[in-house]
Amino acid sequence: MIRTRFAPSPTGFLHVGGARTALFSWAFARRHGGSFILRVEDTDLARSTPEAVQAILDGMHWLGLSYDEGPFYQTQRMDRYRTVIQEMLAAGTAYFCYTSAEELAGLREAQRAHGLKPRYDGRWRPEPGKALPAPPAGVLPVVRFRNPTTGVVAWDDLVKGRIEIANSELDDLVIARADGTPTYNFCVVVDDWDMAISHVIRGDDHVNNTPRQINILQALGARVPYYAHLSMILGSDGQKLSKRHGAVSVMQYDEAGYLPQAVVNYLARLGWSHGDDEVFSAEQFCQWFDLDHITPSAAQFNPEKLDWLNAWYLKQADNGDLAQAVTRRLAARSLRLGEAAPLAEIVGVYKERVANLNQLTDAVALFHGDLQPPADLVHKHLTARALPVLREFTCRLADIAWEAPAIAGLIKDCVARSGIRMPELAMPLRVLLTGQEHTPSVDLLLTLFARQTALTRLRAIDSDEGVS
RNA sequence: GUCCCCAUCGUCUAGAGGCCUAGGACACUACCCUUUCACGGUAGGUACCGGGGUUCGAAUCCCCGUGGGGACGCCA
Repeated sequence: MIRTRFAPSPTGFLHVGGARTALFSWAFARRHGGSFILRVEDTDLARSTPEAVQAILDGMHWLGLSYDEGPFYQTQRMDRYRTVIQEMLAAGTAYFCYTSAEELAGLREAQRAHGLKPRYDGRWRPEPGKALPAPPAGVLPVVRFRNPTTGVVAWDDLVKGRIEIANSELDDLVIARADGTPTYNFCVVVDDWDMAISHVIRGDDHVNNTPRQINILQALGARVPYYAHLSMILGSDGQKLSKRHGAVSVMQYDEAGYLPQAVVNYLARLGWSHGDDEVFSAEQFCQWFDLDHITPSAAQFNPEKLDWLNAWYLKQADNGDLAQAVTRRLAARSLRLGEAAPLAEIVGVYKERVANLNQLTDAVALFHGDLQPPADLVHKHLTARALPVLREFTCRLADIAWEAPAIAGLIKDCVARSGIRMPELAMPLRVLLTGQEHTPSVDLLLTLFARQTALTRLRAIDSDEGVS
């Protein structure tokens, strides 16, 4: 039975790195008909917040990452951790250490000064025939894991291959603080054990924790899971993502007008590949996903490619769905489209030419309310040659069939009769109708307006406003 | 400092000894389409970090450099 987990600590929002880790764990479980478990690692009381928990839940929901078990909270499992620590103390795989934090700091400093790796020196570690100092009065001890001192701990990482680390590189890590609360590496081990996690898929900043966790697992007599360490995602400038450097919440992509399908597709493709396939659904991803095709090297985030994917999904999207999404965004701007404007049609035309939902909303907003075309554009396009043709066109527009072919016919006829070139009529029409030079073809554009609205905007040439 | 990891176009990647005069995608350039701008289509340029091995043959395996990253907490 395949069981994976996503184990964020709720100290901030769900950023792209975490999202991809969650996505891969989720997909692996789905691929194999296993279970995906959400576990909140909130043992750092000072930094964990309910808001952050909610932000992570929101992010996962938006991406469509559903979990089968959980969310479990480590703060609710304290009794279990205490029990295991007592058992380890009794079994001799853990011991009390009375070294103060200040002493430890001094020790590390001295080791660094000598070019050594900072580590605990084992002064309170019980050994056969070794005389331990008397516990100092009034000092609350921490509990340390009695790590093996010889041999190597090794595992076949499903992404990086075999990794071996000498136990001589490891020290006896603290598994319970002086106040009795358990620490991260210990909680992870107990949880992965209790939750029967078969595959630990996580960021490669945990590679260094893995040998410690394996040693504890083995001391506990627990089965060691498979590990797959994913390399990190770098910012678009190649720098590490951090709070002050581009580590944006996935929900900010929602705000920026990205479709979750596009973000999932993009993230899936970042560090994983299936031959030359670039565009695929989450369902397809789950069928294809495997650990064999994960890149071991770090990947740089590429906003242009995300934009391209988003534009692609926008083109595929159902007009009704897009209309709903745009309506919500319009409401957020306190705008409501006039009754006459055919929203689904507008969206259907404009989805071909925008990169995100916000741009689509901008486009739809063009059809709303009063329009004041920019004076420079008016000056540029409403030439003396164009004005009479424009008047004739507007006049005849009132009576013809309100459909693109008829409108196109009228445009061509006006152009032919007047002898001006097509753009000389088309450009001022664009400016008058939308205030912009770049629009869909004018005949199609006109059909996106209610006839009355179009006429009103075109007749503005004969009012003083906006016409030079 | 010590330990660990990584290294193919600008970017994401294909590649598991011959199929590679290295493929795809984003981006870029040119052209086509066009009532403007997009979309779309076609074409093009750009990469195996360096040096040693192993082998008939290496982008692929090994070693050494170099460069980048990570870890070394009573944080997670």
